[in-house]
Amino acid sequence: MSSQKKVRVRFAPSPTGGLHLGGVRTALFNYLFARHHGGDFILRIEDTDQTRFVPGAEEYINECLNWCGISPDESPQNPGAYGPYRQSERKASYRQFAEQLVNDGYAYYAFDTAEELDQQRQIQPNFRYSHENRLSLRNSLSLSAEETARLLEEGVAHTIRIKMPEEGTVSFEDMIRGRVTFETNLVDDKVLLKADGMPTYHLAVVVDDRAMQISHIFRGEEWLPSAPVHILLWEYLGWGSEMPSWAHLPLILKPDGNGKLSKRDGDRLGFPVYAMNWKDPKTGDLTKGFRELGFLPEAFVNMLGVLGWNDGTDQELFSIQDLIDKFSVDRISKSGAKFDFEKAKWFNHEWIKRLDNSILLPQVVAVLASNGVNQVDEEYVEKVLVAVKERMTYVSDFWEQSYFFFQAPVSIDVDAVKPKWTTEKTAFFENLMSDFESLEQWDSTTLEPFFKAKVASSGMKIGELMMPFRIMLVGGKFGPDVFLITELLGREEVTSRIKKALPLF
RNA sequence: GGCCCGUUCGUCUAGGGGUUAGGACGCAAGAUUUUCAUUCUUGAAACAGGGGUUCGAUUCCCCUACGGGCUACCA
Repeated sequence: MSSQKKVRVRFAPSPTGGLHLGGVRTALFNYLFARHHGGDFILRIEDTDQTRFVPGAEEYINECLNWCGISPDESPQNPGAYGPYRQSERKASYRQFAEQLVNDGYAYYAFDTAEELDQQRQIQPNFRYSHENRLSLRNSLSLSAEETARLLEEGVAHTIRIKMPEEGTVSFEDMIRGRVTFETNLVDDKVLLKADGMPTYHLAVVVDDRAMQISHIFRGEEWLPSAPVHILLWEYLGWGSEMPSWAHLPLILKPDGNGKLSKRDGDRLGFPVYAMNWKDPKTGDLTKGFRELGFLPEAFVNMLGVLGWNDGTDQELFSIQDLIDKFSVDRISKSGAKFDFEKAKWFNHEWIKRLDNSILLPQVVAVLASNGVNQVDEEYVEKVLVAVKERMTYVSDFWEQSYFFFQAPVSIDVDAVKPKWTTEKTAFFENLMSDFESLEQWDSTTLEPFFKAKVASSGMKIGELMMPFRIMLVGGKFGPDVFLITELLGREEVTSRIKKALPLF
């Protein structure tokens, strides 16, 4: 890599539906690297696989990235050259490069059908299309030039395959792993251009990354085994000197057992694996997302950013800007990380506590609206938010933690109070209601001593009356400080709730 | 099977030739909160194994084991 070269990275999802943790993290690391170096971050869409393509998935991906605050650049200064690339829109160019490779002797036409090859694999479980057997298969290497020309002219379906060298090694410097070396004779002759004229990933990424002037590639470790094919392609196409730097990110693994985290694990283990809800338009299946569960994008990005990366200190909480400022490739770990949902929740809890109320408020108002509480006084909601925010793990917890601030409790935990109830207590609360009327100040610092003094003069114990009071106000043994609740609810509402609850005991 | 990558508390990780191997999540105990949660304090908890190299290895090298990835006309 020359230091003069502008940093430009890309995220290349395939629009097959959903965007899982690994995908978002790949996007994030690309983004962080680009921003850290003042470079570009652009999108490339792998949409030529018709069998897996799902309508709406591209919009979904964009929305996810936008929610995370890592939207790709539009590159308005030169959209033709650097804008979002779509494989489907660049079909012609791939064929041209594939044919160039054939002409230069780096690739060849192969006429074997998929069925024939499947059959071969049945017979030989370890079948690979490679230098060992390519002369005995039907391709432009084994066939005469005339025969090949005839088949091509007749329009016989064919693929173009890379001709891997029989000897030698391909090695490259991975930014995370250091030097990685492969024996070329052990890599098979990958298909570059499919019979339907569409490129495979191998050809398409290389051609597009060159066209997009990509300087650094961050992708999942699952791509490591095909790196030699890509590197050879850069060289065979004559672009060796422009080749980007590579980084293969460690995988995100299942929390239990082994293997890559997959969509199914979410259903099985009870947590989301997608950034946002994804509804498959074909099957109608809904896969849950972190956003809808009540995760803050700040927490989500923070959690992903430190899964496989750290800044070398004990810091765990990073804003996206912190992440950008401190990001460095050599602090990315080499080994896969099991995803820990408990820790993810902790990140969200911390971010709810530290995020400014002005950011939380609209989200919390939305939570209220989805529970049928509209027309709220934002100032009041903010006070409630301050009272309950440290008790929330998800934004959506706001309702569960605070519904009694917005509506009288639907059920009252009578059993917790009734067995020990006395007429003395009834008298106390009736008395309390009338005393409330004459109270000049209505805030928790006044209410608490006032209440306690009244209890003292009644001769009863504070604990005997505090819990019933709480239960009358919120319906059960939970919630923030009872005098804070009393203050926020206001004199009228408190009196009304006592009045309503008293006959139940 | 072959190839490639990896291996520090249960999990995410820091560290790095001589350390009481540090932090965080989770877990346990205690304190605070006359509720529940929060918060605070404390605690239990790790260098996969075997060979080298070395005065000394968890750290460097090799082997083994284990884990993961890939091995499609998917990405």
